[in-house]
Amino acid sequence: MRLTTKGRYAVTAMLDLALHTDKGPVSLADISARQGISLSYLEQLFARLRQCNLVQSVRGPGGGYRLSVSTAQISVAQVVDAVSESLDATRCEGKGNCHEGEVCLTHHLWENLSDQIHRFLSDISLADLVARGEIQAVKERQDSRLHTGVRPENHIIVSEIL
Amino acid sequence: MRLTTKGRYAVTAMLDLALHTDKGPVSLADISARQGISLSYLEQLFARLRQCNLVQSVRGPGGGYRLSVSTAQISVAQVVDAVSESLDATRCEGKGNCHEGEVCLTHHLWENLSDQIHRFLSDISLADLVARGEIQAVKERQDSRLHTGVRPENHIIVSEIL
DNA sequence: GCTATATCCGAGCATTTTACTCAACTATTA
DNA sequence: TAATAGTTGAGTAAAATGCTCGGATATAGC
Repeated sequence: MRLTTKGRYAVTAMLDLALHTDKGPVSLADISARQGISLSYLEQLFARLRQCNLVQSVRGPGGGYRLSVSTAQISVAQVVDAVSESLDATRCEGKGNCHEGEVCLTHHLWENLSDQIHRFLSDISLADLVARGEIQAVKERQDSRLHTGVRPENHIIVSEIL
Repeated sequence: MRLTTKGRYAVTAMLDLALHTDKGPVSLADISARQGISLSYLEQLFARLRQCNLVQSVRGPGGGYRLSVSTAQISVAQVVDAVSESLDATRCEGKGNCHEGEVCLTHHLWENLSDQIHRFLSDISLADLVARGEIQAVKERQDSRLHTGVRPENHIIVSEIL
């Protein structure tokens, strides 16, 4: 399990998707504009997320991505794992380069720690993140903007599709 | 806070150091031989660890590195932070590229998550890792080897220095 | 059917990071 | 004085990051 800016981008994008998914599919162009991530990079990330069955795509105009399952069922760990392809190549896979089993044990120990981190992030769902106070403030601001008829830039309202 | 193989190397090396530190300074050559990490790379890692005051160096023959403080006082987070130089450059540092404060909030949220991970790893000390069952088995094997007069390869006993 | 929208898909590419080598220098011990 | 071992810096191949560009495919609305 690796934790880099790549995973951060993925979590941010998925969070954006979670916030706007109730109004129909969200296009990558929207996420790109809102989150400042390049469209092509998002395409690559979402290709992985789709392969891991975290999101579903809707092609054509008004299309985009939606979550495959509810926000409560998607953990941060799943998102990070989806884009990091951690082969976790422990350099002592049965080979003889582990002197007296010592190296293997240290690696084992690290995997142990890695598992703990993984379990920790598995307990945090997108729903948990969305439920936070800061994000709620944004959501409400967006809702009120919808009520007054003002539409967010670069965001096509596709509620008529649903 | 980033979590890559670099941090993994650092934790592994520090763990090796923690296991052998009671017998005097541990040379990087020893760690290199035991853990299969190149000497030059270890030098770079320990330069950082020294700057962060996690280890102290002893120059000259029989020298090496020892922990600056006890294993209970060094957390995994400290070790990872020492080598990852996470500038954590949030791309919206007061600049105007955050549309309507929304991007900033998402970044804020990620930092929030990042803090949680950091706090989690801060609670795991080297002593905690050493106390694990698997590593205890290695320690005891090494201890018994010392009792029978057999010395680990590449490891100079410097107990007379202490 | 045509067009605009959007996902898909692959190639390529500049930059950074990783993990390492090599070389020289300094401090310390015996 | 010789051997050890940290210290420093330069360089480097390979990988990962974070994109661009070009095109293909699917679909909604006209």
